[in-house]
Amino acid sequence: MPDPALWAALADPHRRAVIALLRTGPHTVGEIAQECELSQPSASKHLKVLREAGLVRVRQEAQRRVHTLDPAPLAALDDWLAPYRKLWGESLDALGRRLDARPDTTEPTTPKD
Amino acid sequence: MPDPALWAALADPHRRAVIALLRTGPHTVGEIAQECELSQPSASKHLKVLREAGLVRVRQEAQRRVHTLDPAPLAALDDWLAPYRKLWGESLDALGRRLDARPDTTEPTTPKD
DNA sequence: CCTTTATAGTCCTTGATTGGAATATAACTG
DNA sequence: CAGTTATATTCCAATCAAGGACTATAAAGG
Repeated sequence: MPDPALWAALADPHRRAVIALLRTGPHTVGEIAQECELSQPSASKHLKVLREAGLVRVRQEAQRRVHTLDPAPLAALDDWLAPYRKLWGESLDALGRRLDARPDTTEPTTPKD
Repeated sequence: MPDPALWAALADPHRRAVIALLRTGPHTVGEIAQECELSQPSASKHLKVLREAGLVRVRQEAQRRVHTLDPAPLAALDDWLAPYRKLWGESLDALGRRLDARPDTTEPTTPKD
């Protein structure tokens, strides 16, 4: 049951790049902009979205704003994934059976011969 | 490294509802529309997005199109999550230390007295 | 064939998102 | 206080996603 804002935040590839970068440790806005090849305003805006999704925390150090990743929302995503996980895990055979029942994606029901 | 289309597909709450429904088994477009409170055209369109993201397979039965969930892309999402998982898992203490170093989110560096 | 049922596609409008450019703010420095 | 550095915000144009209404297609049935 992740916050809808989390999904929206992760929908953008730039933002995913940002949190991937933050996985390596805290970074300032400037560093993030440079590493992710974003303009400074763009970086600021994306970070705002990430902050509002709870993915990122900010701490002020002099004029800089150091951003750190907060993985809690990702844990929520992990929970969301849980019920699906069993579909490709243990009972992969059951799924296989379901999918194998499909004659073809685009053909009519009748066999092709 | 999930397909960008996967993130986009999951970003919509209606589509998440659809795949949650499909977790319970195959469904026709009409059923999906009704259960998820979508108009028929809307359901068709959302299903198209899910299909293009590889999350859903379709099989034709007479005039109906029976949709089944394909969890493979979700497994990719699971993989994507892997490097983050350690952040709230084992070394949760290390993260705690990082976050505790933060004086406050909005205050200046100098103590308030 | 004509009709019914089930679904897909098109057109249009609307609201949200994104990026760029320029500006504003805020904190340190001399 | 003036200047500099770091970041945020605002404004704007362009693109995009989503819903509604309508139409089109496709299969089945009489």
